[in-house]
Amino acid sequence: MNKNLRRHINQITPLTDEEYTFLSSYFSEEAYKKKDFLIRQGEHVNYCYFIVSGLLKLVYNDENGKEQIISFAMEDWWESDFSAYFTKSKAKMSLQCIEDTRVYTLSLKNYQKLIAEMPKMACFFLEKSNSGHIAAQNRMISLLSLDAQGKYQELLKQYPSLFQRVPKTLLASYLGVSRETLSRLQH
Amino acid sequence: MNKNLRRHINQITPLTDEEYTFLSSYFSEEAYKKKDFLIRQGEHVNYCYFIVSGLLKLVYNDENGKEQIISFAMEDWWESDFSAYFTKSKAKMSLQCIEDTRVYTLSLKNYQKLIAEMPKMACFFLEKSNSGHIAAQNRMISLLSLDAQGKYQELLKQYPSLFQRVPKTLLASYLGVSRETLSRLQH
DNA sequence: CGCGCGATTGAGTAATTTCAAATCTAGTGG
DNA sequence: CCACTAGATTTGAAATTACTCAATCGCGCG
Repeated sequence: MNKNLRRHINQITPLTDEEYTFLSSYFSEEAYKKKDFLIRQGEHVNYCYFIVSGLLKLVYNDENGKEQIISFAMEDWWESDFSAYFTKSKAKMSLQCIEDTRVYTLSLKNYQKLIAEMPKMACFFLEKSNSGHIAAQNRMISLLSLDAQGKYQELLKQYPSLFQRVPKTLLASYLGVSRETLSRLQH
Repeated sequence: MNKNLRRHINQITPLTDEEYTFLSSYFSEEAYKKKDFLIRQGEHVNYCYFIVSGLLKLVYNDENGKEQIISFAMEDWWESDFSAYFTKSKAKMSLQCIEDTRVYTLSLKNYQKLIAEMPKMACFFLEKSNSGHIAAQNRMISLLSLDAQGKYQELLKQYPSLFQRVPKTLLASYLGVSRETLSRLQH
């Protein structure tokens, strides 16, 4: 198992070698190709994922057949349809690779064992969840208070790397504007 | 100290009397009047709040002087400008009473002691944070994929009680729609 | 009674979407 | 290496949605 996950957890709570070995046994590693689905809307969600490398999109397909990008997920991020994951219900969203991607998977059972057996990890996940919540709230603020132009600038400032990695169509979907509008903003 | 908080925590992790007494000592109770501020944009955020009774709005004032409602907070909810709270920085949002409100306050120091000393409470907050994150994501989906009409219906379905308790102007701000537009939807 | 806040209505305007067509680009197989 | 194709981007014009501004209405409360 590579070192990304350990480095990532260490940023919040240092782990001993033994602890890390123990923790590792709860995860397994998987590799996916571009366009592969990790989660399909309507199916059950067995894992949450720690992303070692690559890039994914978390999308919601609305009743008009339009794809809304809820979130991009990249290196060192945790992603899943958490609602479906925690409640063992069917996914409302899909999680799909934009690039070839390597992840560590964590089943709900293992997640629960982990936080029960290692209080440190409960704190770790708590901190991650808090930042996720805060990030979602910030995104809401920009969706509510900015026009297309402003949202574009904000995204450019926050994730400049995305502009190299993904087609503009996807950025438009993330911002909640049509690709034509996005295109017209860029002069 | 009244029983709301204990009942609320018990829904997730049962507490013994001793545990609850211990925990209680970390909180203090406060009462506010309609229009009082618990948090003011630009000032430091010393507490997060458990709401015993009443109703509040968490708002962001954008650069055009418009007030965006990020969230309503009611009985049994936890609320704060969590970003400023956790990072000890200045509030980006205000938290203000819509009705007279009673809360329990929790300082950051006490929060940290609590999760360090009572692993149960780390799990409790983890679960709360997860649901907060999920709720924020659901709101994003509706902001992105629905038009004014759809957002209105959604809100009506999810929080019918709000329609009795708050002026339509505030609902409009929550939905990201002008009050005139909201008014025109209701026939 | 009259004030003030909230809700409504109308008319004109601005922003964004939709539909359609043209252009550009990167990757594939021959 | 070239031609071809699918996907991505750009552009134009019309249609739609929601916004702004302004005026009016309604109601509860002092």
